[in-house]
Amino acid sequence: MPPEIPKAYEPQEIEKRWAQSWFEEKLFRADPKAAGPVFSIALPPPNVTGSIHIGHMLEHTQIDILVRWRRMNGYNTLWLPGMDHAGIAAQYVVERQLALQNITRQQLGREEFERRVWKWKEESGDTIKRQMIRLGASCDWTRERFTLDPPLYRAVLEAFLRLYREGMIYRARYMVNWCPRCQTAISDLEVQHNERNGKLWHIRYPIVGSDEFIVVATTRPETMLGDTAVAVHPDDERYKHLIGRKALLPLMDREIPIIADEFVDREFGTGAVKVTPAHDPNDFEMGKRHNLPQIDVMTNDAHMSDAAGKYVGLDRYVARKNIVADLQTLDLLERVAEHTHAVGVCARCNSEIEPRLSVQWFCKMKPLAESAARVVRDKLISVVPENWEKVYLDWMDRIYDWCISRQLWWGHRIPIWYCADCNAMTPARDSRVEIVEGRAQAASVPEKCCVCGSSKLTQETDVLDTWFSSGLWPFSTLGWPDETEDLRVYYPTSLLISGYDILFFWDARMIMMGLHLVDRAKIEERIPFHRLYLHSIVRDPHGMKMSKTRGNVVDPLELTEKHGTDALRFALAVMAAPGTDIALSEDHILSYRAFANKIWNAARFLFFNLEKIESLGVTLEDLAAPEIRAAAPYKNGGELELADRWIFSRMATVRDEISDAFETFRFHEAAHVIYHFFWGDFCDWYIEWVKPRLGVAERDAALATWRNLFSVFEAALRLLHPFMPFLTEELWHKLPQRVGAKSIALEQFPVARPDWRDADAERQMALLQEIIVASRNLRAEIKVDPKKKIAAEFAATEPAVRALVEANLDSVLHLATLSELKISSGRFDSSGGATRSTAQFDLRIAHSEPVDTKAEAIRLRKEIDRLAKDIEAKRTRLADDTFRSRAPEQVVRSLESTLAGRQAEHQKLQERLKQIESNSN
RNA sequence: AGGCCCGUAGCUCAGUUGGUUAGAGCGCUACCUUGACACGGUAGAGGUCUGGGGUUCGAGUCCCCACGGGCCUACCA
Repeated sequence: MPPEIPKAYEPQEIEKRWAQSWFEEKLFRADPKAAGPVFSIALPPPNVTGSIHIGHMLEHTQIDILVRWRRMNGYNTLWLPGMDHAGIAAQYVVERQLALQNITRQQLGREEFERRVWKWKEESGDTIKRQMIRLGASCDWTRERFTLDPPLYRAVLEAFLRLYREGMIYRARYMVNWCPRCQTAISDLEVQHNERNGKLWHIRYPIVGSDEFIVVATTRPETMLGDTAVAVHPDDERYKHLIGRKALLPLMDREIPIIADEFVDREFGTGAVKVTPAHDPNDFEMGKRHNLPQIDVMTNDAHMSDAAGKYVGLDRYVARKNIVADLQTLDLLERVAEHTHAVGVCARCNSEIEPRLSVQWFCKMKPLAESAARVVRDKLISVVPENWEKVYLDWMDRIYDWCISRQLWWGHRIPIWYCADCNAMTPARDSRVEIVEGRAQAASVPEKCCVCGSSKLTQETDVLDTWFSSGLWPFSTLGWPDETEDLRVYYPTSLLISGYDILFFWDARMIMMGLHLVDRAKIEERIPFHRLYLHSIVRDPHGMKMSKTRGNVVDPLELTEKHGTDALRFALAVMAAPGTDIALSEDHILSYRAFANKIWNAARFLFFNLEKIESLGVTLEDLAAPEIRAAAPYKNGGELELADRWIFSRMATVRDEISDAFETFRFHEAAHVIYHFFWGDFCDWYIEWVKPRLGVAERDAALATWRNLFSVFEAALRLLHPFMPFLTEELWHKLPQRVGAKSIALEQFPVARPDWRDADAERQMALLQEIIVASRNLRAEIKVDPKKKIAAEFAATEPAVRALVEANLDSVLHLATLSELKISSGRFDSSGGATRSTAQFDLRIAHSEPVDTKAEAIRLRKEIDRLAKDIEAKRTRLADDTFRSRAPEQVVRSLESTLAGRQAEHQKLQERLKQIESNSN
């Protein structure tokens, strides 16, 4: 069997095969009736705007690691996948495609446009699903959800109408962020602020009935057409005499009042500010305070409106240019200053946002935010990394109402109807709307106006902000508003893993919505998740944010094809230290591809050698004894070998370290631990250590050796499985299997075995390793042919040390490539060969060739120097009474014993140095 | 403007309550094609933790300041 296993691990075929099999077998289907504690997690639904990117990959890797780990620990595990319709984002993608054919959505009409987006959704959704399957995400695809599907629409209706009836949702004319390209309102969170170099125009407004001017400073001269006042600070001596008088608005020849308002900053600009209530949030507020008219001088697409006088029809930037030029001509432009300021742009399409008055739907946030803040403050939801908790709470404290309506075509249409006869909205706030399952949309269409009874009803054309439906995700996907079995069992979910960039958009809103809408008595049963882990952002190798425009995006599928999913997953895990962003380069992945290859080859070695023992009459089935699964050390008759005690002890430690790390999202730590255990402890030491034993003819001894070797290997595969699901699945199936065993993913994660911890074995092994390394080191130094077995001498004053070496002589000889090791008591006097000394032993290799004494002397001096400094520092510390009295005794003790060791070593090295110096003279 | 994070080996980064000689991967040097693995093995070089001050018996780890880099939130026209 072994020869056909390729020498290098080739993941491509293997991964595809298992990915397909897991999916088809519905291996990760959750059963609410299954035993065990519940671990449930909802996939942050990817937007149907294309395909999986590396950020998704990181997120899914982290989720998958924890999900697989919990599943293997016997949890009733659900990872529910799905996708988000991503209102504005998806609509924008399709609009861009249409633009390539010079078609606008208006030309297509709403119905046809929606059809196109659905088509796009199918494609994109399929791609994403295929990719996730290929990348090994162990989610339950039988429960896949999409935010626009009927059951979820039902949840949206229920949520909207409930909030509406409660007065939490209202309609109002208000200042919103308007994207002139998308032609919709967007929420404050969807506005990005970019620093830009702009100008500050100083414009003279003539005072009516005087030849005086008042000079205002503005970054947006085109909005002056809508000015309805000029404001100054009430205590500003420069302008006090003008308060209450009128200014003549240039270009429009409109008289506007000069008002006093504390909002005005005397230090900024000229201390006089033009007030445009329809085009600036501050001016809007000021306008309300002073009862100013609101003149909207722009259209939906940011051209000048009828109210803009002779500038009507001009694009806003053209209008700006013309207005500045006209002011110049009229000698009303006092000066132009350079000015950097933050310009709001649409997060989707990058167009400059126009603050604008319009009638929109809003959701009251204060009451929701209060309880959402409380559950975090009370630790009902724990936030990791912790510093995000503060960010979250700050935001909750300063929250204001959420504009939930969008003038888009792709999304959940707001379930409100307007009456053509009486203008009333149906349903009425106090009405009860019955929603019939399966016919949610149809059933909720009212037949007549709730006020006048007219049947001339038109539905609101606006749709809901996409985050409105996302906010219901953890419970809408489980069947809410019905108290389904899934909802009962899997809600609240155990954990949310999301990027910190959507903490406010999504995480916070799920908390608010869950608390408010899920009907359960106890608050801790209404929260959407118990823990919130915010993962880092993947950046390019230079730490830059990946973006399509920068051209530095990496395609996870491409990387996967090249190096294997497991390698990429492991690389992501290793770099996923909480709270730090990840700079991903291909080199990283290569390191872990090498690791996968290492595992593969360790397996090859084991399988390859099976032949040898088969000739002993030991069969695969013998190795399949329960010990393998329980991973218990196997004794051949009496005592366990030191190396066996050691590797099992290490494994017990490693298992616990990995578990602890997973509990606290320290993926990098868990990955490091298993990496070094497998490569360092298992491959470099354990396998090499037992190699000579493998040829032993005696059946029981051979069996013991092989069983232990396989036990450790098999357990290591299970430890590795959450990180590298494909490779471990493949190798695990090559091992002897219990009948009916389907997948390593359904096997048990190694259990805690404190009884395997063996401090003696670890200490002894460490000492033997030190001896072996010292020997190799000497050999390298005197340039002995690496393959040549040579004789060495060993001296130690401690009888126990000598006994230890004696007892493990064969292994030491083998690993140090020695023909013999003469053991004696006492210590060497640093002559007669190359010597290495430590506090506990001396090792000497006789050799006639003169060693490079100069290099050796340099090395020794350096080492002696370092030791001397260290000893000095420790002596001083120990001589300090305050230290002795204040530091814990344990610290003092260990310092003392370390000092003794250092001193012994120091002395030995000095003797060696003297020796060398006298020899060379 | 406020807040957050980062600055540790040539590079990319770890370093959980402060406590022995600060770690890893890549890269580098020397030797090794040894039947698991050159995506390998063995041995080695290389940081005093951005700078300054403080708290402490003891600080990469806590506090303050400075410098450098990044991010988020913000209604100063």
